[in-house]
Amino acid sequence: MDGTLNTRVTPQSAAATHTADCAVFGFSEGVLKVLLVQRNVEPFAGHWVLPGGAMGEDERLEQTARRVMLELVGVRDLFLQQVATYSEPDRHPVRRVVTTCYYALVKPENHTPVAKGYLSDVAWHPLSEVPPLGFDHGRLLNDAHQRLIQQLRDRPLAFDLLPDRFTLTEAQQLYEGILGEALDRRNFRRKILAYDFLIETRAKRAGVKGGPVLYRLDRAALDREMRK
Amino acid sequence: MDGTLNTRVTPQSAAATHTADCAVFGFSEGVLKVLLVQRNVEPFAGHWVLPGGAMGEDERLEQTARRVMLELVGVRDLFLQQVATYSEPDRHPVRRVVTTCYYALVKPENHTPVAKGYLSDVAWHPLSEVPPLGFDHGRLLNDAHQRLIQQLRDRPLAFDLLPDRFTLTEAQQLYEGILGEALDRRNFRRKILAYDFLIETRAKRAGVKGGPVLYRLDRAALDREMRK
DNA sequence: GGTATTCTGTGTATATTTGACGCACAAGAA
DNA sequence: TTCTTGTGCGTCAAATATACACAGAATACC
Repeated sequence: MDGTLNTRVTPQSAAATHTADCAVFGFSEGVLKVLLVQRNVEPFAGHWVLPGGAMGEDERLEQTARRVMLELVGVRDLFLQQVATYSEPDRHPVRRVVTTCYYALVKPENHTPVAKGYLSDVAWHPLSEVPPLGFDHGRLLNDAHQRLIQQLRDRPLAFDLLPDRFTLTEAQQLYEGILGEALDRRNFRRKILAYDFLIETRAKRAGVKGGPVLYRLDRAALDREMRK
Repeated sequence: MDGTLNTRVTPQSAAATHTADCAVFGFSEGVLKVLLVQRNVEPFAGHWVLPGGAMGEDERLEQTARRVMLELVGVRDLFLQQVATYSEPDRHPVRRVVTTCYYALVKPENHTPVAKGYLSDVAWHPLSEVPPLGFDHGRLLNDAHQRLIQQLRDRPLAFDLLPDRFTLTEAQQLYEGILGEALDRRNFRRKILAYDFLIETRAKRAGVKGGPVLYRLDRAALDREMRK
């Protein structure tokens, strides 16, 4: 309980550093991807990990996550959800670091990640081809993915990953990429259109004459749906 | 990201104290209750709050939660689930304290909470009559309750709250208490018995001759069910 | 002691949701 | 032209959730 650090209940209140790590999901070329960064400092130099950074003096962890995403990889405006907090004393090989994991959804085409600071590289990795990660980030990523799946089953929150105009097939590929299972095309179409936040667009893709119908999002209607 | 506290990405890495707070739920007299403690030190002296304490040097937060529950209120063996982490810089009026909230399920009849340390009182409060809480614990409690509801809808995890022998009516009251809505007796009965982890007991309540059928839990079967 | 009331215990019919699946049409490739 | 790919629509069956009525047992009441 807060404010009682001076009682015998508390052995030695550990002043651990607190960081925020992000599993940033994006969708392009029909595949679900995660944004990973490669460290160029020890520990785990050369390893890929989730982007993250330490909480500042007057920051909430969520702000930390947003700041780091912006400063480190140039990504702004993300949909952020807290996943969990990890506090194993030995999860960091050098000092005590507690981390809170978030997952984020972004449109990859809106951002060009750039490696700065202690990073030697930043890249999108298909979720199916993620290399072994440093620290316990493999676990974080897995938990974040699971949470995303769970929340996606409840609410249609994945549309932040799609471009402004998209086909239903693309939306379905996205869902399949996240859930990791094949969906029936007709059922998916019925279910998604049952919501009323998709607006049919008269425009077609590129210069092509025919082709599938493009939809765009009625953001207000989606938000209404999400609040339910 | 961990281990990089010395780069410009990190403004001033704040060494906030980290605590674990618990929303401990119990069920007795047909009512869902929360275990609250009353503080006798500032800040919020005289206020009711969730029991909690600061993370120790070599502790995971979950261990902290267990230790505090044992030391402070004499409750052991709880079913613990992490809810979320709260890091608003001003959520504690005196110093920076980040807290991770857990919810716990216990059988009240197995424990007699005792106020120790900086506490002047410990008591079970019906969830419907919770006083205004100190800090932001009202929010924590609410979030914990919501998480419990959400998880209960997925898995039958509430049986940790029931005594060894119980009637289906009691189980239903428990569910209704948690979910906050009335359930149809026949449908509830059917759904619960569809699982195979309830064992009908020949014994009846107390010295009474007749009365409703008592059930006990097949823990192994329940665990099997929970893993699904 | 008798009657009223409350609680337990059971089955069935209906509406809703979900999942599987067949077929027609249009465009681009072979 | 034919074949392949992808769109768009409707049906059917299964599973699930919801609504609902009544008899026997125990208890409370008179």
